[in-house]
Amino acid sequence: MAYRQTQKMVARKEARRARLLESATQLFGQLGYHATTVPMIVVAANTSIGSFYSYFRNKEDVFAACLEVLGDRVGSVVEESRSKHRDPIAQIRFAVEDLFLFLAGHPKEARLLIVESSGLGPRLEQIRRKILNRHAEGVRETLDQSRGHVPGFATAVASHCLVGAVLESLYHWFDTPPRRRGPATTVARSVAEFAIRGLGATPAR
Amino acid sequence: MAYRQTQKMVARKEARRARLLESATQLFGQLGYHATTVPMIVVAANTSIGSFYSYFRNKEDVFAACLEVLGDRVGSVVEESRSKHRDPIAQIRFAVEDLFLFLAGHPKEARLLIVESSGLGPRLEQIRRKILNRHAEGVRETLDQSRGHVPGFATAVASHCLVGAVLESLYHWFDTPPRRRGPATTVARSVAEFAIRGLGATPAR
Amino acid sequence: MAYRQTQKMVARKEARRARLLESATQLFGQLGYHATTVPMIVVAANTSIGSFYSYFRNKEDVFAACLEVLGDRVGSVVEESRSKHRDPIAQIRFAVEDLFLFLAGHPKEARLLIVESSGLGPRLEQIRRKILNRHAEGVRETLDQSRGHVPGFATAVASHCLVGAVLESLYHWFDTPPRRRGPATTVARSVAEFAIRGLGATPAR
Amino acid sequence: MAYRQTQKMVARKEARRARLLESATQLFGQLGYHATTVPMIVVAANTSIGSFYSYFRNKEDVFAACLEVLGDRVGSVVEESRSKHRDPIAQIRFAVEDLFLFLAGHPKEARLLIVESSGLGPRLEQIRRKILNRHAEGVRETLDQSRGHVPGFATAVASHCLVGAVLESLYHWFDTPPRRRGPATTVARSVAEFAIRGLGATPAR
DNA sequence: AATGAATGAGTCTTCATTCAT
DNA sequence: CATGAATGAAGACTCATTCAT
Repeated sequence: MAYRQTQKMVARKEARRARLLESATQLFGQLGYHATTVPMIVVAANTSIGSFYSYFRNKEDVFAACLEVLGDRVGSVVEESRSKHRDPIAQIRFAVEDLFLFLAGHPKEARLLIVESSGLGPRLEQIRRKILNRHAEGVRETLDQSRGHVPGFATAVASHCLVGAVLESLYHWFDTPPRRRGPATTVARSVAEFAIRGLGATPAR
Repeated sequence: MAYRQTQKMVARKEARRARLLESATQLFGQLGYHATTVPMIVVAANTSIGSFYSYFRNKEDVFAACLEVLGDRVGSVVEESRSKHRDPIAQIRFAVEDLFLFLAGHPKEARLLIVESSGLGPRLEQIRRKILNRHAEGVRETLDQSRGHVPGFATAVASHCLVGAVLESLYHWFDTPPRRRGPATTVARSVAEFAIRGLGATPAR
Repeated sequence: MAYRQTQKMVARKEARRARLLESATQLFGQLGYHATTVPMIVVAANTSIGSFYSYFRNKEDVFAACLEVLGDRVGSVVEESRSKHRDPIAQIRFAVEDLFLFLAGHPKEARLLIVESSGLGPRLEQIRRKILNRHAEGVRETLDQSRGHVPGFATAVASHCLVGAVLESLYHWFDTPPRRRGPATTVARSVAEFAIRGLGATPAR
Repeated sequence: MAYRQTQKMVARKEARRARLLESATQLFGQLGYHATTVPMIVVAANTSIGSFYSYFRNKEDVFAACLEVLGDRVGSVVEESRSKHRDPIAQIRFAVEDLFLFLAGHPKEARLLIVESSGLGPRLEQIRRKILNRHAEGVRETLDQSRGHVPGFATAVASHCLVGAVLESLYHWFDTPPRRRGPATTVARSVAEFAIRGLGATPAR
């Protein structure tokens, strides 16, 4: 009996935490870190301030958690994208395209990662860097595996260039009114081509 | 008599404004927008709060002014860099390198532009975008002039990719301890090569 | 359990709000709107700034609330005074006397209404007007009901004259050192007589 | 020569002071004491802050001066009005009417006296009281001279009632949209009748 | 004598966080 | 365990007044 109750309770707790995270992500992505208040988050998550502080140490903490969840989701997207191809170059190309498309399809999350997580102090900055570096790292490893396919220059730098290219083109894409911007798929492909070409591989498809 | 006095006063006013701008840039670049307070700025500029508010409407306003000054400086750097070369591709290459090097040599300003000006509300975001877009635009125009040199694909997207590549590699470079990172000149060259190659031109040098 | 707690909490909230209102009335009545600071109010009410702003939107808001509470109290006084008499003229006479006496006995509140609520911007002015107009309106209605008792001239104007007579004589009474002024009851009667006579009725008693 | 210059200068000084006073009256009457700033006044008077402080000790000081000027103007109006009649009752009646009409015709000045000069601290309050008391005093003296004409009750109180009646009916008249209020002359007469009747004299005309 | 740039004390207000219920 | 009332530190901003030019 007690066991089942505990189980239920644990489940509820996790559900509540998830709800808080979801609400927080939406609000942070929409209004930004500073304009989002803890009361807003708990109202959106249908909980109480007290609960909030039993799940997270403080506001920065939720933001960090949101960022980490987002990092994982983005990581999975890229991971899956890679697993579908054998050719390292193809892996990178499609990873770039799919990353772009995923974020283009999730504007709030994209904003969270690209815009709102900047300038919020060392801890959050570090998390953001970790997410970004992980992708750069992935690219670099893939590149290094396929020595011969690509010319052997500074792959580390190039991998960061690639990440930057994705982020900035995304930002600009969001910043352009839908009427005046190309469809996400087309832009994603252009970005991927730029990236692949930048890495020194032929963008043949 | 009165004329000379007025002249002196005008000069002082400008000097004070410049001092405020300089102090603000340093502090914003070091501590970030929110951690920097108006009192801090005026103390650093050796002035008073009252003066501050006679030169700028509010805190956001100084930040905007800092950003604009920085935008102009960065613009000049790139401009000058371009003017030294005739070949469009060389123009872009050296503009990228010099932009990287300039920002690498001015960490606070770089941080102001890359990190701290994100997520501060629409007005400041717009100024940031304007600065970045101006560079992308410059690249795009140069590319379009040299049709034939580079393959005719989405130059607009590519130009933003290029800007993103510079910013992100810079960010990562700053984020890496000096011991473990390459010298700025080397990295700048790698970035430029990535960019040039990404645009589809041969990075011959 | 939870129910009793909630009840207690609600009671406390109301008590606190009432305390804030009381303190604010005293301070505003004594020092005036501008000289009274929010910290002063919360200290006097033994609360915190945070609480203050959870009960009232801002300083203007408390003042408005104070004025409204006062308006109600004053309204009750007049109401009760009226209900004791059948003759319309007697109603007015005693309403005037009791209003005078009530305010004479509550100097801070009187000052709040008569002096300190002037020139504080449209919103507060409106509340003040509403309170005053309500009394004028009451007088006018009573007069109109008793056509025949009083000559039928501009009752609307006369009713405002009556209110003005009360306020200004009160103000002057407060302004005169106790030694040199008549007792409140005597003055109140004189004012009532002036008012009744001004309305055109015989001040027979 | 030197003498003529000095004369000119004195004239200029006075003109400037008068201009400051006029601008201040307009602004105080329109925006109120607190919303009017010293810079506003000097701009309206086409002078400089420095000049302002050579004519007045501080902001409160100009307000006091404005009030005194206004007090004199109002005093003259009433004085002149009285001088035209021999009958004490007629004197009072026409003084009331003309006071009402003068203020009705000068809304800013009226507002300065009736609304904006309240709650600004003891000094200004005293000046306001002085102006008002002067009128009450005038009425009382006239009444006392004409013993026999009016019943001998508390003339001191009655005179303040009279002043209050004028002020409050004026305030209400200003507060009523032009469409819905009677013409100033009609209202002024009603007020005068109320006052005369209140004093116990027959309002025969 | 006139100017207006410079000053900074003083107030309101927000919101993350705590803790009694 | 959950709740949300209470807290108060911290910061932006205004404007009367001074005084060097």
